[in-house]
Amino acid sequence: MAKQVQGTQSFARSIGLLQHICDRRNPPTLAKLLDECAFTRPTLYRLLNGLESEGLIVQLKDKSYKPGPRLINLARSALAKSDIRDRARDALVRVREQTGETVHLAVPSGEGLVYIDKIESLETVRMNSTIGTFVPLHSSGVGKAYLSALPEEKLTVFLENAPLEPITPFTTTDPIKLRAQINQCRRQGFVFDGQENEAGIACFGAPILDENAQPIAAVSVSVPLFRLKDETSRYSTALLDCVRELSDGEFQR
Amino acid sequence: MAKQVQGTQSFARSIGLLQHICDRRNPPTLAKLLDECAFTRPTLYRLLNGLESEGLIVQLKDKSYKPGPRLINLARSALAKSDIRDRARDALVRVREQTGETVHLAVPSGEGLVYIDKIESLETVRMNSTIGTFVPLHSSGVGKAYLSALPEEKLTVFLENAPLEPITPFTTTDPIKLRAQINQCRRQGFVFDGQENEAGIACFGAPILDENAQPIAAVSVSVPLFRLKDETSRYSTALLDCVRELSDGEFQR
DNA sequence: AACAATTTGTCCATATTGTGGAATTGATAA
DNA sequence: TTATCAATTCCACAATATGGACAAATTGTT
Repeated sequence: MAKQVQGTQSFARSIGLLQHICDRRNPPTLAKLLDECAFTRPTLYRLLNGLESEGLIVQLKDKSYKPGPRLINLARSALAKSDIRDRARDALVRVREQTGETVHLAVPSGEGLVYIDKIESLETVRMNSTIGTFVPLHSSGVGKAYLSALPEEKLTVFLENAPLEPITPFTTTDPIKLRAQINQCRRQGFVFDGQENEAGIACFGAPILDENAQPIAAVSVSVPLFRLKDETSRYSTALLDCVRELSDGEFQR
Repeated sequence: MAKQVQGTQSFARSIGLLQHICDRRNPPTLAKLLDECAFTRPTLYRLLNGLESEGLIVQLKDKSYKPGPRLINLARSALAKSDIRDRARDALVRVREQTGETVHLAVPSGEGLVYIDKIESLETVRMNSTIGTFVPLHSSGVGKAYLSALPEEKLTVFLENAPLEPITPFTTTDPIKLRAQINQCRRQGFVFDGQENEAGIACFGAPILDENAQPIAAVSVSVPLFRLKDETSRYSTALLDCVRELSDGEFQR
């Protein structure tokens, strides 16, 4: 992980435990966590209490724990303070109008990206369906787009070290092939993702750059395979217009 | 705050700092936080680093800190695992259809409630506008509804200790008056909130009870004053139908 | 460009906090 | 009621966080 300045180990453990509880499909009990987490009983007990008394987890009647509502409150602040989200909104809506398909905005978080906005076809009602979803760098449209805008050095480090786990049967797990896709993205400005992150879904992704040409976010258009048009320029043009507008400085390409 | 089992003080401090950063209007720098937070420089520095290396905050180019995208990822888990949210959804939509007004669902968090779902008029486009918002118990429709379903003993403790800060000029800050409103809510099953939490907005709130008649959530209908109908039964009936359906066990009233 | 001022980042001895084995309490089932 | 299993508490000890003082970096000024 990141630097770690000494003096934050116990905090990191608590957050790790929180993440574990969030990642589990079902709320775990202390006993289950004891198996899964390499903590001793009293330590785990105290960590859970710390998380609970902060409202980050809540204990159910069966003594199991699930993520608490305070997380939703904190996340609201994070969304509200995301300037790229505000800035991008109109442009994203335009992409949706031009393509008719779902548009995502993602920013880097940890080893991957997190969707912070989604514009989808008007029929869909359920909110938040994917905002907050974590996506790997190597398997998603936004991820590969982000990678393609990274300085050569960082990209090399990534390609040499990342596990490139298969997310679907179509995920690119070969660093050489991934590199080729990224190079292509660098030439044409956008990347194609054919069911690599989700079966049945193709994706077009492009990065948003800051004034130093560093990637700060990425946009994608997701298309169900059966609806995918032959002329992909329909998608890529809208996408490129969007990221050009949102990127600072001259866009040399 | 809650119990605190010893062994979690440093964690609580980190989360307190995170909350402070989330609550600030603008991203603070280390220097500003040093003024505001009663931490020494090295401590603050380490706490910030701990938060940052976990992705809970991110450092901007001007060295200031704002909430990070990982919070959004964690909150997604929390929303996804909220069974009351799933269970309530259809009923909430029905209330919106019957009243034409915005409907909120809130669950307890810390000293108040947090909105975990919102159904609003179809015209409104912007998502997430209020999901995640914290509301005090004494000034909101959902808050007073929740209070009204609390066991007498807990309610007394609350009324004796809570500061009852004015949120708007209309907020009820007198415990006696608040008690009267709550008693009325106990009789009729819902509570009225006239601009007490937000100027220009009236609210009808009602609690959702579990099988032991304990409140687990609350629903409200928010109506802009200028649109408020004279016959309030229009709102209360829809609301009462909704919470009856969502509450377990017999609803003695 | 050099200097000053302000802010961020680091070190290390020390005090505080968290740790975990073991005992206790509480809950559930027989 | 008793047995059984899990949750909770205790306390001496070890590991971690603390903060005064210092160093480095960044920014603004002449």
